[in-house]
Amino acid sequence: MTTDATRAAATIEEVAAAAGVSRSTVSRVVNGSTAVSPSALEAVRRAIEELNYVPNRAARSLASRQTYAIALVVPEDTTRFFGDPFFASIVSGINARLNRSDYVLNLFIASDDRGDKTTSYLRSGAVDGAIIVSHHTSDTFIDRIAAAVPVVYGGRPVRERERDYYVDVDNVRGGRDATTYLIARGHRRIGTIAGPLTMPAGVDRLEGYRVALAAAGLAEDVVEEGGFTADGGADAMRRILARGPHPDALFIASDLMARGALSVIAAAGLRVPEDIAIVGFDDSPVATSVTPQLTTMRQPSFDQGEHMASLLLDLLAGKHPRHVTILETELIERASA
Amino acid sequence: MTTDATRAAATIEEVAAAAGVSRSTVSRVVNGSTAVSPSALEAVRRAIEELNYVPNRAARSLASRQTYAIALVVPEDTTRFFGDPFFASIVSGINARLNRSDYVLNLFIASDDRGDKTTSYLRSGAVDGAIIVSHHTSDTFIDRIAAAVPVVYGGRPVRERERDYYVDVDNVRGGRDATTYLIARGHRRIGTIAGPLTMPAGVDRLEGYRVALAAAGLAEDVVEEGGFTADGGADAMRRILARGPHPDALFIASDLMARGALSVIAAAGLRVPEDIAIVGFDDSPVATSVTPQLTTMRQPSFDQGEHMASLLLDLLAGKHPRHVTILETELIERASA
DNA sequence: GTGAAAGCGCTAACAC
DNA sequence: GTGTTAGCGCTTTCAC
Repeated sequence: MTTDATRAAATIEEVAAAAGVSRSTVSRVVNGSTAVSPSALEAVRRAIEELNYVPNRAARSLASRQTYAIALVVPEDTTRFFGDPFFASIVSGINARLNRSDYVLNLFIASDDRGDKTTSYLRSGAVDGAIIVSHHTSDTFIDRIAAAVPVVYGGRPVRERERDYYVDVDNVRGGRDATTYLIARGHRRIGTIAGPLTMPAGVDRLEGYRVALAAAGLAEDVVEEGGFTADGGADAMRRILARGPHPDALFIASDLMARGALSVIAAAGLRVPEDIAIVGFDDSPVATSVTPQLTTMRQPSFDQGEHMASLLLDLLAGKHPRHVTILETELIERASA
Repeated sequence: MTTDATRAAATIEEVAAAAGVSRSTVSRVVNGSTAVSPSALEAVRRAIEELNYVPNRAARSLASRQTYAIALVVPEDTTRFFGDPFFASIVSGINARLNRSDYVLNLFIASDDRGDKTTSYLRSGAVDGAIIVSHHTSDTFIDRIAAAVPVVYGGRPVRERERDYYVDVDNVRGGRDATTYLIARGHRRIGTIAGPLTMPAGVDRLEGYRVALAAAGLAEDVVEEGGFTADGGADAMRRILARGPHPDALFIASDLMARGALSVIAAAGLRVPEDIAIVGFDDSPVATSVTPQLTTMRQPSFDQGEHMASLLLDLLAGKHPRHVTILETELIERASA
């Protein structure tokens, strides 16, 4: 704490006095109203500069019922949030859009506090709206947030309702295309390491895998859940190898899980793609940092973040945007399959 | 946006009416005052429950001049913030402490918006205090934040002043111990990949390296800057290999940079530790996820986060904590040196 | 173009 | 133990 910190901040009243105008005029200047004479404008600007004036946010939002802040709520623990490049892209995308607006982003890693403090914070009018990504079937506090402020979901909501707004990628199709690629390469015993089945993304990619196999008349091979983490992917891979003859190809529903699986495969003395071919999902930086580099389904996470922010901003501006936006995935061929 | 969202939130006035008491009594209940009769308490609780009442944050903080929010400001770009496990630990530590308090954490990745919007947000009374980590010599907006709210720094501030509060690890000693270890293992041509010299942590670890060499009467070998990122570490390593006979040991000032360097060394057909021994810094999850696993200086980042939060909370509570806390590092022996 | 006045929802004396 | 009152610092009609 600096000694400066104790010096009380200037108020609009003081600025008005210094500029020789009324509160209203200062407010007009601060809020960019055109109905101010050049001389008053100049006087106010100088006073603001001199007094180092910044409008008090609490007072402003109490009066205007706007905060110009939006929340990003991530119901994950800190480790997973930071460990997965997916979130980095999402945040970058959101910020990219917000930088072209007056809104600031507040980040909440919700499961760190069991959701309670975060929930009441959001319900107390601290933000104008919220973006919620990565939510699980068990995250019931989400509904309480959605009852209080406009919400945009990243990914299909767990219990989708008609009035929900969300931006998703076509996960079923992505899972299907990845698996179909493996089939086209001649593989017949194709397993999968799925994401958590408590999350729509996990469920949908698994469904895509099944759709592709069914379409080709192939039987489903091993299915293991990997929790969207590198460690989870490694564990899943160990279980797969432990159960006997391994599949000759694997669709792994995230690059991070693929990285975990890759290390287990290497440790077992098997080669990729010769012994086991692998297609990942994300095309995050992880995909090119492993050996062999991953053939993977690219999902446009940065775009998804930007879209979500745009959608929420439109909502807050009173517009009526489309409820659902689905972005496409794309297969990126590298060395793992 | 759900239809529910348009239903106006209940006010303290409505709760008071429903409970048949005055505003003050409701306020007392909400703020946990003991001076309330059991019957009134019960009535108010029921009314709050029924009306789904959450106090309006703006109104509350306007009246009380407290927000019960603190900011974590990280002047890094999103990629680096998410890519380095160091930040994950810091955030976990801060949250661990905050969960035992009434405060919520607001995260600001400051360089995404050139610092302006963030700065005025923080200066507008939106938070009661701020924790600032990873700041660079070029981050001048920091001073404007520190002039408005109590600030605790993670790491020695760039321009340290007596009144500053901060929690740091003993980086000079850490760099010295790491290098001394290499010397003790018989290495004589010891280089370093340093962190950014615009950051105290980068400067201090480099100084530690120099102190150790001087104490042993050894000449300084190659010094390259790696920017605390994996890519930066890889680039630095390439420059080192390109300049001729390579050193036989390297102190690398972060595990992430070590990971980058390791991949370049492997690609060059050299072995670790036989051809080049390496000591990293952090003991982050990266240290055990690479091959060979890193011998590294452990720094207690989670503790650092917790300490910073405690310090700030004490400050906000009007206590007078010590200005500076220095945490110790510890050498963790693994396979890379 | 400008100012006066009311009020946003709450806390915090202060009286009873 | 409880209610009344006066703000907190701003925006926003509404006159002029």
